[in-house]
Amino acid sequence: MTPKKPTPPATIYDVARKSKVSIATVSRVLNKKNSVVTEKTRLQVLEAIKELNFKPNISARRLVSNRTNLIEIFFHINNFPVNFKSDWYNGILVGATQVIQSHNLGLLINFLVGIPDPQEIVDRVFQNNVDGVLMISPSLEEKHLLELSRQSTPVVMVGHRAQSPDISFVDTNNIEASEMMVEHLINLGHKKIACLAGPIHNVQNAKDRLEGFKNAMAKHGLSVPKNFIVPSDGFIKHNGYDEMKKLLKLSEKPTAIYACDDMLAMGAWDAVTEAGLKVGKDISIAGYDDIPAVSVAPYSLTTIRQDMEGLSAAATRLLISQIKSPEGFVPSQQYESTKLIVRSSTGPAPK
Amino acid sequence: MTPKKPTPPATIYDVARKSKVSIATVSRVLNKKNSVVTEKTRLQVLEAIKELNFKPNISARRLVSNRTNLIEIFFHINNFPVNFKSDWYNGILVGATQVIQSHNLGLLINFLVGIPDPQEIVDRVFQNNVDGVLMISPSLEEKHLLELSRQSTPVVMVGHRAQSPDISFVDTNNIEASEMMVEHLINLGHKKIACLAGPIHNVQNAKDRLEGFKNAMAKHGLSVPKNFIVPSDGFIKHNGYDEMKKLLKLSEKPTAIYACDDMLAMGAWDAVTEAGLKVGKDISIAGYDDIPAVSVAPYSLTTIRQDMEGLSAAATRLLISQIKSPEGFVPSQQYESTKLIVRSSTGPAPK
DNA sequence: GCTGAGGATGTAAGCGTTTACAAGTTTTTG
DNA sequence: CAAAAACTTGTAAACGCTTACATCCTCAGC
Repeated sequence: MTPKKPTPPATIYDVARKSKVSIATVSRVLNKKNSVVTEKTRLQVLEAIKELNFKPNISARRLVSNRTNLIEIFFHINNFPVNFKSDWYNGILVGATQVIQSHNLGLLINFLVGIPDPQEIVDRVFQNNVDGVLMISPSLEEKHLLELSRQSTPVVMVGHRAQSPDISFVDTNNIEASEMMVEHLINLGHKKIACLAGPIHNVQNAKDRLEGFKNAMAKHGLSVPKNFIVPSDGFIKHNGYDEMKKLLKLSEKPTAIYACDDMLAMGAWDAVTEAGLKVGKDISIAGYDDIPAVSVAPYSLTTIRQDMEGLSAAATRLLISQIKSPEGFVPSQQYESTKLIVRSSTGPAPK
Repeated sequence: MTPKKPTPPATIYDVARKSKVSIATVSRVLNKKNSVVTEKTRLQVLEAIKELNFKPNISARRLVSNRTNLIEIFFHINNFPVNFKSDWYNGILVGATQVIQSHNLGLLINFLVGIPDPQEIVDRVFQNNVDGVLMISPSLEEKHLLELSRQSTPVVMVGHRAQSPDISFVDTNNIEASEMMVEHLINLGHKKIACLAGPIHNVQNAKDRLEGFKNAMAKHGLSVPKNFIVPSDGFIKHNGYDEMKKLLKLSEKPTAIYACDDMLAMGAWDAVTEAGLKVGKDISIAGYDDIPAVSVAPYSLTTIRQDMEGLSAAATRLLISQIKSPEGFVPSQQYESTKLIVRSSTGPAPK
């Protein structure tokens, strides 16, 4: 079928020959915006380019310019596909793509699944000579991030923050958002609030959300019994379910649950319902993320919404500015705002 | 902060100098698997590479090898974000990524949103000199697809089929799957079956599903009144809702609905419920796609499941084999299997 | 009409690799 | 032990482009 035409693609030499100019001139009409070339010659060259269907070889350009015009995005997922949140990742991807395309760059996508050797990650990052890296990783350790940012390739973390001031990131302020949410519960009269905290041992977001919880409780002079802070291995629905069951067995039960992730909240919801209690009335539940599932039946969850697309776009713009900044870039850490979405899962504390 | 070290990256020359061999030898230890180099020299070179932290410049490699080892995936979305089905696209992305990573290739991702000028699409496709292209487009016209496949870059369509035998694709067999679904309805005793057909004017999948519907009806000698075939502009929930409302107003109502897409089915479901009828009892509804939303409350939809990850992986493998095939490749068209998922939305035809 | 300035064009080097071919070294063989 | 065979290594060209520098024109100014 369709025998491939073995004609090798036209090069700049072919164009030069055909339009009777030198390759330098061809290159100039290709690259220089404000014409340094006679209009007549320019047209000749353009004509030849069209006739020969010439497309510049991008690898050659990249070699000589020492820029690939490529950005690579890394999705690091510990537990695939359990931790793969389509909507969250898609938001990031779409936000990044839009900015990247408007700058005429290319986007390479890379999934790091499981818990790969950190050195392997570092190697993978530099394997493609990309101009910059967007890193989405809930649990890459600080030192490896530092290792990345030490190289001359800018790296921006998206949706996760780092402690070190040398690491650029764009994230929401998980601490503040959590405080806001917990204050919402407190304002409803709740005093006995438990926190489904998720993987606080290795995920910064989880740590921060718990911190926000503690801050708000302390600020309002509320004490938190030890067993009201419930970590779990992941942000997984059955974690929320299991832990909620345990909470319901306590003699002194909480009247409200702050779940640091919507999946945990949904699990908790199921456990509460199963126990014959009504969410939002007998027990209030709040979540975090506003994934699509929590706004449709049977759920109607009060939660925190982050604009992932916007956040990702901001991160990408930051990355691009760092790439363009000629004499080394300065790490930059940005927080995007969040929104408290109130639905029927939170209500006044029962008397 | 972190002043960038301006040391330029080490080249193969630096390594050669340091290990006191020629660049050719360095290149050999880099590339040849079955050692053509003395073990002693090899170790020397490896040592120098490590000390200098040398990483081969991939642009140079690409230039000389005339291969980028890059594959580009195009998501063509007419109506963004309405037509952007996260799960469907993610399935494709994940399937492709897995195969690509296992082959040590890179994946560029590109969104074509709106209805871009077809010529622009063609240009975009060839702009990055990638080795192959995965194309996801519901509505790119045949002639432009042909234009793409005419170039020496292999293109494989994913999840959509083409008529021309010159265009490679991997898809499910929409016609057969539809037949299977409609026969399921017929076996339940339904005779008056309407089809929410979606955008049959410009989307091949929609055309095919309608064809499957017609085939099955004809095969069982059932006639289809003209107004039982209901096209719409898109596979959008409110299309299903609106059209279902109209169907419910007919004097001769259908007892079953075959919606060619889950979104249409969900919309129809809402309309039916709103009219005080019970889905699966008073009216049966079947969908297509098995998106996550149709398996949780309030929906429980009989539908067709396609394994998008598997399909995409198959497409990627096909693409890679075409890339590797030395003397031109042969277009190949593959159909992956589907599954009929029966839930409570379909039941026996009412008497 | 000549000089010189400034703009248009050409020449050639260089970007960092791979690889054909040549040259040199070691091993095998009779 | 010499010649042939088999390895190992080095030299240099090539991939297709950008760009510094050199050269050549054109035309203004006198």
